[in-house]
Amino acid sequence: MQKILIIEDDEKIRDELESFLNKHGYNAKALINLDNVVEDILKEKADLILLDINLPYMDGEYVCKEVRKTSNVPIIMVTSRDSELDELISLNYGADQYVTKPYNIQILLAKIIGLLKRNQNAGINQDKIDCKEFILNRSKSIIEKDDLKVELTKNEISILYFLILHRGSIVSREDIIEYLWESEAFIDDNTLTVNMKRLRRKLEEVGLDDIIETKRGQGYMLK
Amino acid sequence: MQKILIIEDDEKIRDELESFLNKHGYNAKALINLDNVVEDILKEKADLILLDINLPYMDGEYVCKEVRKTSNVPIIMVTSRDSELDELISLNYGADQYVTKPYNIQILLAKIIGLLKRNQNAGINQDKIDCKEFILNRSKSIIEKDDLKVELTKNEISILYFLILHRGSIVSREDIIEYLWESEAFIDDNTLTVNMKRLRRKLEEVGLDDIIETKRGQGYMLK
DNA sequence: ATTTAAAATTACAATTTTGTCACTTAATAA
DNA sequence: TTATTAAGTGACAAAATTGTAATTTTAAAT
Repeated sequence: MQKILIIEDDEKIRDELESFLNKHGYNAKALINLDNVVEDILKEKADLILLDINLPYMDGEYVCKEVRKTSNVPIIMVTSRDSELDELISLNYGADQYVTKPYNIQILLAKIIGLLKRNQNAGINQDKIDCKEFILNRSKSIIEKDDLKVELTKNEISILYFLILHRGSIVSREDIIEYLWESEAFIDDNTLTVNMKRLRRKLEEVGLDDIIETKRGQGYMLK
Repeated sequence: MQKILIIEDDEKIRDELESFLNKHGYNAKALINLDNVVEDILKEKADLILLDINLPYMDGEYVCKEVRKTSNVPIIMVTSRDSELDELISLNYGADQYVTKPYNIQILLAKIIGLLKRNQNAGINQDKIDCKEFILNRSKSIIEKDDLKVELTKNEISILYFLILHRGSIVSREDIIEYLWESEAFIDDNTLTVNMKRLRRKLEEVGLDDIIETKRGQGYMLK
C-alpha cells in the first residue's frame, strides 16, 4: 500500500483529506507535530507528500526545498492563496504539482495517481529492460529469451545497452568505441569487432540470431 | 539537447513558444501537419510534448490518451478553457501537467524543467542512479563522487544495487546471498563477507567511507 | 572478565574477461 | 574480374574477477 504524508495545520482539512485518501486505498498519515517537519518527512519515507504552503512557523516552500536536498519523493503543494508567484516558487523548489484550496478533490486524486504511477515506472526498479524479443536484466547482467538465459560480461552489456538506446538507428563504430573506452585512444579498432563478435555469439545462444545488423562503412544497428 | 514537440494550431502562439523554448536551450519543434498527429508524435521521439487541447479535427485529450498507450513521454496540456472537467480528463488520460492560456511563461518553463528533470531519472535513461552522495552509472559499471570514479565488478554492482533498492532498511545476509547466487546452495557464507569487503574498499576509494553499516546478526544497511 | 559467534581481513589459486595478433571472409569500387 | 578495404574469426597471453581457506577482529551474551 502506498503511503501519503499530509502536512497541513488546519485540523478539519487534515482529517478530511486523511480519511478521503484512506478510503481510496492509500495509507494516508498526517504529521501533527511540526517542530522538525523536514526531518520527520524524510524519516517517514512516504511515497508522496501533500504539503500545505502556510504552515504556522515556517513556510511550506522552504520545507519543500529542504526535503528536495535529500529526496526525490513526489510533492504536491496545497495552498489557499491562488498566487502565481507562490506556484512559481514551489515549482522551482522542486514541487511536482500545485493545488489551490478549495480544491477539486477529484483533480487532487488524479494528480496523486499520476505522480505515483510515474514514480513506479521510474524509480530504481528499471532493472529489467523489456526489448520485446528478449529481456535485458541489468542487475544480473543476463539476457532472457523465453526460458533461455545467458550471462553477459561488462563489455557485452555496454554494447548491447548502447544499441538498445539507439534501437532502429545506425550507430557508428566510433561512437561505440567512444562510449566504451572514452579517452583510451590506444584502443585497437579491431577490439570492437572482437567484442561485437562475442556479444553476437551470446545472443545466438538464446536464439537471437542476426538482430545486430552490420551496416558496412556506417556501423551497426539493432533490429 | 532535449527535444520538445509543440502541437498547437494557432500559428502565432506556436511560433512564440518555439522561439522562446529554443532561446532557453531546448530543441523545440512544432508539428504543422496534424493529419497523423499520434503517429507523428511517436515518431519524433521527443523528450516532452506540449499539446493543445483544441485541435482542428480531433481533440487533444484523445491524442494524449492514444500517445499514452505506447509512450511515457511527459505531456503538458495547454488550453484556453479554464475548465476543471478538461483538467480532470487530461490528467486521467495521462497528462502530467495542465496549463491554461494566457499562461505565465515562467510557470510553463518551470513545469517543463521539472518534468524533464524527473524523466531523466526515469526512462530507459535510468542509466545513472542518483544517490545524492554519489552516482551509480550502471551501463559503465562505475560509481562517481565529485570528480572521483571507480569501476565496480559485477558482484559489487549487484550488492550495491540491492542495498540501494532497500536503502535505509536492513537487508539480511541471506537475502543478499539469495539475490546474488540464487539457487547455488554451495556458496560459502563468508563469500558474501569478502565481496562486501571488496565493495566497501571501492566505495572508500571515492571517499564514501562507512555508508554501509553492519547490523550484527541482522544484515547490512545503506545509510 | 570470559566466552562465543558473527563479521572482517588477508592471501591464494582457479576461472573469466579482455585486448591484441595473425589471418580469413565479404562487400564495394575500379 | 581484380583490387581494396571493412569487418569477421580463432587463438593466446595478460589482467581482472571470484570463491575459498586460514586467521584476526569485534560485538554481544554469560
